[in-house]
Amino acid sequence: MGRAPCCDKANVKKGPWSPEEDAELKSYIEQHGTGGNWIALPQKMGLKRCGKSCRLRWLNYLRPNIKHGGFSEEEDKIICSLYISIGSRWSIIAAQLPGRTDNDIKNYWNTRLKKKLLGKQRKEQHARRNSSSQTKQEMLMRKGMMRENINNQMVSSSSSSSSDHNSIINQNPFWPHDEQLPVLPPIPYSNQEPSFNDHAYFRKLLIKLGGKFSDNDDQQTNGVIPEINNLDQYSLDDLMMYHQQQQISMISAADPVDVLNSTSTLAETKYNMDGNGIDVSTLQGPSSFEAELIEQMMYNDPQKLDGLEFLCGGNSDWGEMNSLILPPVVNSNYVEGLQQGMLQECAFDQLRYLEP
DNA sequence: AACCCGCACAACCGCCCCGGA
DNA sequence: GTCCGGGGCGGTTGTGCGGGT
Repeated sequence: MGRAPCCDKANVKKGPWSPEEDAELKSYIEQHGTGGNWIALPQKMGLKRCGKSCRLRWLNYLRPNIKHGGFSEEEDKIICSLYISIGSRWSIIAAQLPGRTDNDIKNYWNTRLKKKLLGKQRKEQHARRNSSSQTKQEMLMRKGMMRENINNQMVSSSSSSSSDHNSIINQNPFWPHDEQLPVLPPIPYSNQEPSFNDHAYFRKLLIKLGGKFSDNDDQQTNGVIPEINNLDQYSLDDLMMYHQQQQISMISAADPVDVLNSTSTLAETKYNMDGNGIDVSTLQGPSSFEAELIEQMMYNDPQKLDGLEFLCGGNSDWGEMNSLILPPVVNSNYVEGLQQGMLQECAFDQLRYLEP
């Protein structure tokens, strides 16, 4: 049984908004506000539009201070960084770009930015293939950095002890056995337990952080990202806070290479963090963009994927892979950390190309 | 000039979350 | 505690436009 429609579809107009409709809606909202009920709004003002459509039109076009087009390099970087870190949470990304809407950013990403990044990545691949400058030593160094990044990104759930991690590694046939246990980064302060699927929470958090990516805005820490070393002491709120601080530091860094080297972001804190072990049903595979990055990495620099075969090893069904490779005690963060570690490295490589 | 194709973006759809009854 | 409806979100589709053939 389907859900009841929010409006009478037969009696509402669809398609592009006319200037008259725009003017009518804008004028009504400016005079009366939305009344807290978008569904009722078009009826009140006698507009033959779905309430949701009115909401979208207002939010994306009619409300004041909306910017369209003309994304700056800085905005590109912010979008890329946040996409890498939190994925396609367009509303959260939009919250960091004043005057931009989630729809705008989403379109911009899908139509231009994604292609821009992949195009440049391909060029670089081509250049690398034609160049013999990359020595085996360099490759090994990169591999080492990669593993270090991954180690830094590991996080334990409150219920998983270090022996759990050993058990995870032992149970996972793909986990590189010569690796040490993940270093669990400690987090500075504590607060209540948020839901990581809670966009409103995340948005509040971002606003709390000043809504800008700037060193000066980080009042809570006076611009200093604290070191962490005892994860269990900290709540998810703390993890999120830490993550955001990392983001601030990352985005405001002058040199994207420094960004890459300085960030062991807690990407694993992005969502699905329930602290009670893995929830396979909520695990997301890589987006097609991420999948393409993985594919390119396999082609271009397979050593990067050493130990991470499960991310791409011949099995195209992500859900199926998860069920095969994940022991039940593994927190989803653990896996996402792995995914993020690799994707971040690859994507930060690409971020460099955005430098003028 | 006509047609085709790709791109950009506006708008819609369907799902999920959350708050109130 | 459950149900319901509205709000919000991300993914997808539709459409117009411009450039190329």
